[in-house]
Amino acid sequence: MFDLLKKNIAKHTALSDDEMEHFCRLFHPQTVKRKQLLLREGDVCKFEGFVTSGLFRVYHLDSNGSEQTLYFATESWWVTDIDSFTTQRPSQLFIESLQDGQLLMISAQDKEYAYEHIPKIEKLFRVMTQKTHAAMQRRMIDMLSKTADKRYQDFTERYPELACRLTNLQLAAYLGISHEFLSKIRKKIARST
Amino acid sequence: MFDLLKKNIAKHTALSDDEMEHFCRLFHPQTVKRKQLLLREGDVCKFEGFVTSGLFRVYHLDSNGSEQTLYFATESWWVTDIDSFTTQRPSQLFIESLQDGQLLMISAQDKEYAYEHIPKIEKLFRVMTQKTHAAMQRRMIDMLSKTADKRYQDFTERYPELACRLTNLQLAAYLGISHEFLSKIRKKIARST
DNA sequence: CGTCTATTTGAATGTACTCAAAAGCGGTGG
DNA sequence: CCACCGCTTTTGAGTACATTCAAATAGACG
Repeated sequence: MFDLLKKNIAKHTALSDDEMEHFCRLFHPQTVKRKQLLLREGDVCKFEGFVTSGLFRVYHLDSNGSEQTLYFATESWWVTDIDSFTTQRPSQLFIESLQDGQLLMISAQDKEYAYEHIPKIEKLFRVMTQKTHAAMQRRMIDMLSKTADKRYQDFTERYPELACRLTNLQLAAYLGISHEFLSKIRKKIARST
Repeated sequence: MFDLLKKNIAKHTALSDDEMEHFCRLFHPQTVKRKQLLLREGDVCKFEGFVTSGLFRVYHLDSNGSEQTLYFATESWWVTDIDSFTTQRPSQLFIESLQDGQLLMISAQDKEYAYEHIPKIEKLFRVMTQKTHAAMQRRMIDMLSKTADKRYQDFTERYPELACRLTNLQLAAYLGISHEFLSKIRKKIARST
């Protein structure tokens, strides 16, 4: 469980064994059930989580009652509302567990402690946030230029193992389309193969 | 000119006078003309720029020849292709100057030097990237849920001074719509007021 | 003045949404 | 074992949002 975390950290920045141990001791395991909300709109986000099993979605609920999914997080992904977590102001987002699962959680205080006492942790999260942001820029370009059809095909090709764990409703909220229309896209693609 | 930079840095992280001087000495002024390209697709992005005057746009050009604008950068904004700059791999983006202007530029090497020799600089860019990323998440939610109409109105309300410096073509590439449709939106809004 | 670029307009078309209804598909309890 | 429940998916009709293409109009600048 911590092995997965250590492997993930090592992918972004080299830490000494001491630094790694020191940092990892700040995380606490938490098991969650399907449909459990880790965060709801209006709450201050108190945690950053590293997913060791399960599947989560981070989404916004607008005034019409429809949902926009910012991202999914599965094994070895990080999950938090970065805005609320860093500012400690009320969140605009929900975080829901879609399956029974497990996370390693760190609190805002402990992360602040890590920033101050383990210098490389600044670098770690600087690098991770840069990568996440670059990925978001690519997704924005896709949103600006591609039809739902193409975005769906790209998603299923890039994340096949994730796509098959999602319902139409969940995937539609990520693609920014209605689930009915997603159903029609699937039908069209199935016909043409 | 450097005052603007120092003020901007101070907004994100407290640096000592020494650290501030040390860091700012790594920047070099560069003047640019209207329509000048700072970066083109395929190039490796060698700089990160702090805009002291002028206006820039960072955009992608797709295979149909249409443009998607990731963001505009005006006075006190930072401009780079964060992906290409950090990985030193070829860029997918263009950066164009829309007016005569001036930037303070730092090279990848000098920034790396700063990360290694001025610890607070890690924190500075960690914090800045987090804020930029949070803003991008909000824009993504808008893209996923709002019509072009609403996105246009939100943009002009939030960035009135920027909106009036852009052509329809430039703004449309940011909103993800055709410039003809943007023209129709403007007309509709003008009629209804 | 002519040239170049930006904007507007209209018609036809394509993309995606809403609403309503039907069909499919696990579970769970009787 | 089957009937029923809740949830997901599919389907169709009608509508709204947005694009493409072509042409006309308007501004800016040397």
